[in-house]
Amino acid sequence: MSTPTDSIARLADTGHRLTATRRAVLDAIARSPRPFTIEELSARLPHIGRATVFRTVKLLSELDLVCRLPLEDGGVRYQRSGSGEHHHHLICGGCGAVSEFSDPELDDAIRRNAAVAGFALDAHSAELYGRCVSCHA
Amino acid sequence: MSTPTDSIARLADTGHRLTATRRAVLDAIARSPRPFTIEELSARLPHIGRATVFRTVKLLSELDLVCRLPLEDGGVRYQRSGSGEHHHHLICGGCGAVSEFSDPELDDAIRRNAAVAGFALDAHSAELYGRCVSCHA
DNA sequence: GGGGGCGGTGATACTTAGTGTCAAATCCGC
DNA sequence: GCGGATTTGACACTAAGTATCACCGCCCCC
Repeated sequence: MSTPTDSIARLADTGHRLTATRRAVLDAIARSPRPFTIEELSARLPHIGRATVFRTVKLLSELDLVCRLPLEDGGVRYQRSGSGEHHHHLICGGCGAVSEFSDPELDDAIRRNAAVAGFALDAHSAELYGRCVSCHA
Repeated sequence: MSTPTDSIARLADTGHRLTATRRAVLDAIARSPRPFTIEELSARLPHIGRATVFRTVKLLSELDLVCRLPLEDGGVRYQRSGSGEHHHHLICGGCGAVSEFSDPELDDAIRRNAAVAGFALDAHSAELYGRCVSCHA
């Protein structure tokens, strides 16, 4: 799991400033036990502007420190990235839990389909929706 | 490619009424050469309320007659479904063209990952973003 | 062919997610 | 500690979609 310390290092490495505001947002994210919405995060940071929370989360998601989760119902939540690397999500419609997985075979299948269509792939997304072990039981 | 006739049959089969309004929306969709937004569609149907256009497109997407396309930039467009069956999309960031593909291996890889996690899968989405043959050349 | 009921429609207001602008505040290398 | 670039906050705005609710009209039954 990426820690606030990792995130601070990543920000610095990519030429971004380490402001008190960003530390506060990182800290609030680190304390989120589950995927959060911007409104929830913003509510926990009353002295920080809503636009700044959006900007910070967007920045973090560009650095792969936070993942944007499009939900089945059209809503959106965010979550700390567990790895900082490419992965996909299993999103539980019962409890809202999200787990990450990586699968080279899945990525290969995606690349193969792009190649067949003569398509120059530059990104892809894959989300799996259903019920986690505990919600299914 | 699903035609307005197919769509009319599908609506009737699923217990929905075939109103003049719905025919007009289907017709406007059939005439769309490329993926459209609700606002664009609505502009072409000035005598039909915006909420009705949303409702109709939502209904059609539930019947798999229209696909909702989440774009890389966060926007959304819709497109007639080419097949009425499960498929994925290749979305060109250059010209906006969308092509569909089905791949049992990709779907297998998705199911396998869900199974490994003990996850009861009920839906999934996969979008591929990049440049189509002509935009890449 | 004339009601009556239910599904469908339009108008409008609202919600949610996110962006644009711009002046003021803050950061950090020097 | 100074100065320029970055970041921030406030606020207005956009885009996508939903809620409400009275009215309309399609379809069935007689």
